[in-house]
Amino acid sequence: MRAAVPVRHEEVDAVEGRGPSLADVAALAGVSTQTVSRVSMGLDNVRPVTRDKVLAAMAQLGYAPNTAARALRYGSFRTIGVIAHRLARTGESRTVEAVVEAARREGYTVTLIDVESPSSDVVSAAATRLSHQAIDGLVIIRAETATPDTLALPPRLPVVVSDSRFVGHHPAVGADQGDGARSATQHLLDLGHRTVHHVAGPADSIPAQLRAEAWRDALVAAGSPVPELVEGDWTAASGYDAGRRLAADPEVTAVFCANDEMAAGVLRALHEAGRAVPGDVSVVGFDDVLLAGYLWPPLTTVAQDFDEIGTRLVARLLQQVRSGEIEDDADAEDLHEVVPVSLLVRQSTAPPPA
Amino acid sequence: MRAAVPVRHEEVDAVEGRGPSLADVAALAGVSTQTVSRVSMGLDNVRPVTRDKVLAAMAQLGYAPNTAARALRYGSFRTIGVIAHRLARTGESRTVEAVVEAARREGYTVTLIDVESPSSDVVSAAATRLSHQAIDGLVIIRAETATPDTLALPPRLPVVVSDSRFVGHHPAVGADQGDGARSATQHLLDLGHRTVHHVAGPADSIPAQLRAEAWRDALVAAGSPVPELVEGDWTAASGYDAGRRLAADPEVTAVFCANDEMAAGVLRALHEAGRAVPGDVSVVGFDDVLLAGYLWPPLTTVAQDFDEIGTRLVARLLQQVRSGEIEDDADAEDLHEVVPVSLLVRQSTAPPPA
DNA sequence: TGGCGTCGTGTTGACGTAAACATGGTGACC
DNA sequence: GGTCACCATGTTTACGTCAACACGACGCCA
Repeated sequence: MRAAVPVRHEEVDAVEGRGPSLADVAALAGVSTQTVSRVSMGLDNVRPVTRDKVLAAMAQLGYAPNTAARALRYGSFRTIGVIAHRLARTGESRTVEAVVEAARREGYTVTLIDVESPSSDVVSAAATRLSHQAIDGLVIIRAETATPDTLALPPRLPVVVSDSRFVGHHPAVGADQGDGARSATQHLLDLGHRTVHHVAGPADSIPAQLRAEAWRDALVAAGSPVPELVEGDWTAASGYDAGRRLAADPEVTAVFCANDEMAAGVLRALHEAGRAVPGDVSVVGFDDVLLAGYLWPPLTTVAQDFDEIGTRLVARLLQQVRSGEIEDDADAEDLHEVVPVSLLVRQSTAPPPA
Repeated sequence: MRAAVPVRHEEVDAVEGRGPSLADVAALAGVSTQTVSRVSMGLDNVRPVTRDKVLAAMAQLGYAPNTAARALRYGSFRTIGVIAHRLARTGESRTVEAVVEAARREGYTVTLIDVESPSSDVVSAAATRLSHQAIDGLVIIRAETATPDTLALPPRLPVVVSDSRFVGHHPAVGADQGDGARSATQHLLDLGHRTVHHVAGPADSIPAQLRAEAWRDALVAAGSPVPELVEGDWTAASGYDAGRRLAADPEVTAVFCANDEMAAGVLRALHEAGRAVPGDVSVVGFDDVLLAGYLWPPLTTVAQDFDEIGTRLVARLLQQVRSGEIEDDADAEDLHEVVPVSLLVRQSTAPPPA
């Protein structure tokens, strides 16, 4: 077995740095570039004989159309940008997957940026970077931090957002956070718990705020005492810390966690403290991540319809892209689509101990 | 609050369908396009007065450089394509995240395609679609199915692969599957288990094959009997099914699962069957997904260094992109980089019951 | 004072594609 | 038998950017 021999471009046919162009194919086939272009686009006003010559030349040279040139010509890349927050670390990767799939169905590709911090300036920088790449529109998934400054976006760039504080400034599609948190809390109250504790997401996160508010409202509406909430940072580790504190308090019989990762942490802490779930303490999560049904016990949680959210986000965005109209700013309230959630009752919830 | 008023392009300054170009800025600033270009690129051979005029004009028009034109000029998009398999559903999303981040550090953006099936033709189609988009290189993550036909790829496109059957055909970077499976199995044997059962991934998956082989080898080397393996499909549900069968067999005291999702399913099945973990049965996973440490009991597993893999994949790819040399084909064996894995011993493993 | 670098800026052309228009040959119809 | 329509194909041009070169003005030194 001989050593690996790199293939240099120059050795491949008569082409330098880039691949063969229409002109190369045309020269080889003995026709004009325009004819090659017609074949390449699949138009039918080319004689079969000519077409075959061209196709043969294309095959011989390994021709592939140059997207940059096409995009320059057409003014569009059929590509949308997605800004996501910690792709692998949250339930949001489901949304990303759904957006990618929905875009594919529409003939669009997705360019992805994963921001490690959801602050405005980081997101703005990412958006700028993306707009310097080739995108026709932008999807922002969960840009958090409730600081009041606006997002600096390239002008004329269609944008939709999900679960972000930019809801109200741009068209948005999101799960019904409030309804989810409310029904989770109500479910626990209905089981007979005197009150429900809450492990919340970070204070600067909009979804975390919405979930916490709805939890509080549900308790108040039921006339239940409102315990102090415990703040986490969405990670299982922070849920574990919160769980250890809650486990130490024998009064605690029901915990609603703002996401499933933190719920997993709470479960572990309760197990370690010897408190039975759901015998002594009931736990509810949010998101229905993949493993939620395989935690121990299987976790009761609020399921978001990520596919639907992704599909609608893309539909909303492409509607702007195609019409050339940009919906934005102050009056975008009725542009906020809310996708229903559903409570999945599994085995981590039960009536409180007698 | 008035109704939302869409902003049409035509109403914005003197621009039609697309955004303003160098020429528009140049006209407004009273200079040549070349001068605007120089300012746009941040070159310093422009008088401050002129530069300010240009910057003002840019701001007024909301100028953003046209990437298509730049890419056409330079022959590069500074974008790499990534083909991944079921983004949100496997540990591989960590690799994707790492690739995205590594690419960002190098000034590249990532265009993502998520294939729902890892078969050759689907991956080929995705690659073609991507190459029609604008990419300088391609990363294929876990393209499975061991059918012997080769991947039809656009010529002259640099490619690297991870955990796929195309290892050997293209430069590759992957975790040391064999070593991981071997040490997981050995760990259980060292604890005193007579043998170790295996819940494998699908038979057409290369990583699944590698893990199963190493498991078998370790048993044989230790003189332990080799039980029949149970085949899953990477999902927690399939792990649960496998776990129910294993739980019914009192001989089973140690299970090595080919990934953490299936291990979670096995854990649940064991809990339901009333078999204590790790008291009666020890369980080991593979991947160290985010929740692995918060399953009950916290899962002993093989941690892959996804960040390192992502970084090296990108480095390998860009090396080809930049040199213009494409490494491929038969002799790529020594182009296979193996990243070490580490066994994370948590609390799901213990000596067998007395 | 003349030649020569240097600096700031303008002009030309090329990247690859495809729309718009031009051309030339064929057949049909009156 | 002449006009006209139509078809396949070729030619020109523009998309936006930037490298390469051109050019004029200024200053320096001989």
